Amino acid sequence: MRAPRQTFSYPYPHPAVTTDVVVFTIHDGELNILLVKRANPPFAGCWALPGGFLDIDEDIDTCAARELEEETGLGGLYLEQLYTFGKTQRDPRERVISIAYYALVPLDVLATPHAASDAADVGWHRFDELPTLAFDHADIVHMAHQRLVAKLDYSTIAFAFMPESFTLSELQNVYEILLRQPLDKRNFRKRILSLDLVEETGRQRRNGKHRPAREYRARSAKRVEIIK
Amino acid sequence: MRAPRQTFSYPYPHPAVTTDVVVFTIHDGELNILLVKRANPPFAGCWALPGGFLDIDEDIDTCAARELEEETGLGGLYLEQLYTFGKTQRDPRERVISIAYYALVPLDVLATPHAASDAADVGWHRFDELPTLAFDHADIVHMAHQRLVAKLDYSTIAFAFMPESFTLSELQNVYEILLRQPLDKRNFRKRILSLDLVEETGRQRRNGKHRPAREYRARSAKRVEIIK
DNA sequence: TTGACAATGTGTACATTGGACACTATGGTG
DNA sequence: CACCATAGTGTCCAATGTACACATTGTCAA
Repeated sequence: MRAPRQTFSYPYPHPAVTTDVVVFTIHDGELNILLVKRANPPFAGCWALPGGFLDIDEDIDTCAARELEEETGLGGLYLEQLYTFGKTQRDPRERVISIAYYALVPLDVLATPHAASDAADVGWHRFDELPTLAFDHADIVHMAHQRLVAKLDYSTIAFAFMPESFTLSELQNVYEILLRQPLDKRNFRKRILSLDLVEETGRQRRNGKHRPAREYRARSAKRVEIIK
Repeated sequence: MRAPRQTFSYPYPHPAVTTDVVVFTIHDGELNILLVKRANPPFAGCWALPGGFLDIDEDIDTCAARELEEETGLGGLYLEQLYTFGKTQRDPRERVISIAYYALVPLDVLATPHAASDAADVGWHRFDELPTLAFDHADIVHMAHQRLVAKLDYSTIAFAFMPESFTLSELQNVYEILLRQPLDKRNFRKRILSLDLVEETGRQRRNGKHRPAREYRARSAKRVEIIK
């Protein structure tokens, strides 16, 4: 909630600063992102990224985490600054600089979005079938996806999608969804195991009427590392 | 130059927004960056990155390019957004968000810095012996260097340091300086040539009392590409 | 003119990595 | 106990990366 009637004056014009967050998760084998339907102009009724204005005494990362938590009710997610967007005409009201972030929600977390006061609706959307987005948010989403896919190759970022414990098939499935291509099971397991990124929990996972799978956990959970 | 007496008012407090640029070049076999000595508080007399306030109707990239040109007199340099820094206490005067960029100046370009009006001095500093920097500029420099070195591996960014034409030894030298390690000449040449990134100009370069070197140019000059 | 100098330019052998590929193991279920 | 569905496993070949040494060429000075 922002302050009441009062004004803040500066000897030079200042832009407004917001953070916007691209929240990724995987539902039913598909990559999804969280969108908010705008209640007010500009772009009223249009879908947009969750985000909002930076409080004047709030760190940027904190602002993004706060927006994220307000929309999803979730904290402790992987959150990384992406890029800062600031074309002069990107917001028709005033000059707005948007510091974009992206976040990853683990598979098992039931993230039920909460519509904020200025939102008419909020929900998950399949990445492949996104509606038209407000402002330059399509550019932001595009860059976030590129960054995410690039990071699969040289970091442990995929673990940010995983629950505390998981099977190698589940992990492979996440890679396949993000890379949009099937991977060879043996090569995948060879690579993951040789990188020493996971350890067995010792338990098994019984999923259906078939052989149970070994359960693993990330060796450095909650820490995205650069590899190779 | 910013406007005179007049004030700009907003219903909510707005931070100030600046761009700061880490300008890299190579002189005498050493990596150097451009610093400005501050004439005014805060940090008066302290070295800082060149940069300045974003004009309200100016794109962010344009602002960074303008600051860069004001300090070096150079245009058309490679310039890339790095990260946005905005800790609440990073500037003691008011809340300042700094959108950091980095730029690369080719070897042959005689970049003679011009002290701006608010600078007491300006000049190149060896990256290995940087003075204490104002604000959080040491963090910015550190991140810029990391990004630069990382990009050597998977992009053609090194060519942004090269003149229009160059020898393979000169190119190898740039890699060695940035990576801080000697490279094998045959392997280096094999890799560069097999990637098909350069072509011979047909001319030769006579440098000293020894065999002349073939001159090459980048096949896609002025375009940093992602490779592999 | 020729010999010393200083940097250019070139190829091979080995180790490592990455990719293709098919069958057995195990628990659930009817 | 037979069938089903997914888990789990190893080898061969290709491509890539790395270590390594000597002949070539123009300059310069004796």
